[in-house]
Amino acid sequence: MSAGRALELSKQFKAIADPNRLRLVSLISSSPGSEACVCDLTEPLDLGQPTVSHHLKILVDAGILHREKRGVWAYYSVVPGALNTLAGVLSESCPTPEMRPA
Amino acid sequence: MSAGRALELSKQFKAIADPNRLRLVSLISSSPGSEACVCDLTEPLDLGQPTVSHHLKILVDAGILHREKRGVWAYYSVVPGALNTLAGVLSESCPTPEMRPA
DNA sequence: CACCGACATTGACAATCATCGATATCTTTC
DNA sequence: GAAAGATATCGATGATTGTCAATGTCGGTG
Repeated sequence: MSAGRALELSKQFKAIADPNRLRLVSLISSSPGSEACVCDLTEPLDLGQPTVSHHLKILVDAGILHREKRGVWAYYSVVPGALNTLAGVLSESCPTPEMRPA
Repeated sequence: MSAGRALELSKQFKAIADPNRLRLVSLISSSPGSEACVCDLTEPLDLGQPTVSHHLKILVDAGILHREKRGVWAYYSVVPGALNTLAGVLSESCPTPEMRPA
């Protein structure tokens, strides 16, 4: 793996390598319509609204979440394929991927 | 996802959310025998030996790498299943997992 | 237009982190 | 047992990060 590719991937991994951001992604993906607005996310995380907005921005900047403003609310959803790419990187380095013990 | 589970997972994600540690895991898994010692890893990463040892310790503490001392050398290998678990967590939050548009 | 609610941004602070130089530990060899 | 080499640990430092309080911005409402 090249240094450039590693840096690129590390930015996305850093984005999800936080307990509150992991919960944000989980909450959003399991929400009705697979989307949620900020006001739905502050209470279950027990964090202030600015902090949640900050975490969401990090996830959007990393290309993991999508932000859509509808009226007064901002709806966040998981970008299709973003997490699959990261999951694929991890699977590549797994032992016994397509190997069988005879 | 519970706060405890998120914290637990974030520790493993933090461990790999570093460009040099991503390259370490990649280098080790693609090495002959799927293992490598520190002296094989310092040069391709262009880092000092203490720094590489430090990163390896973080990966071992996170349960991602396994350390085995043989003689003077310390051989590191990827723990089977560790990365698959993380990959599974990411896949769970992916849109269109077992969903098909009619 | 004045107000209110949802959200974003800013500034600050404590905590964590990545890196390095110096040094310690342990194993093999002579 | 002294020397050499591989690796781990320690201490320090500059950079990044997570959180919050305060404030700014923008859309909807009366």
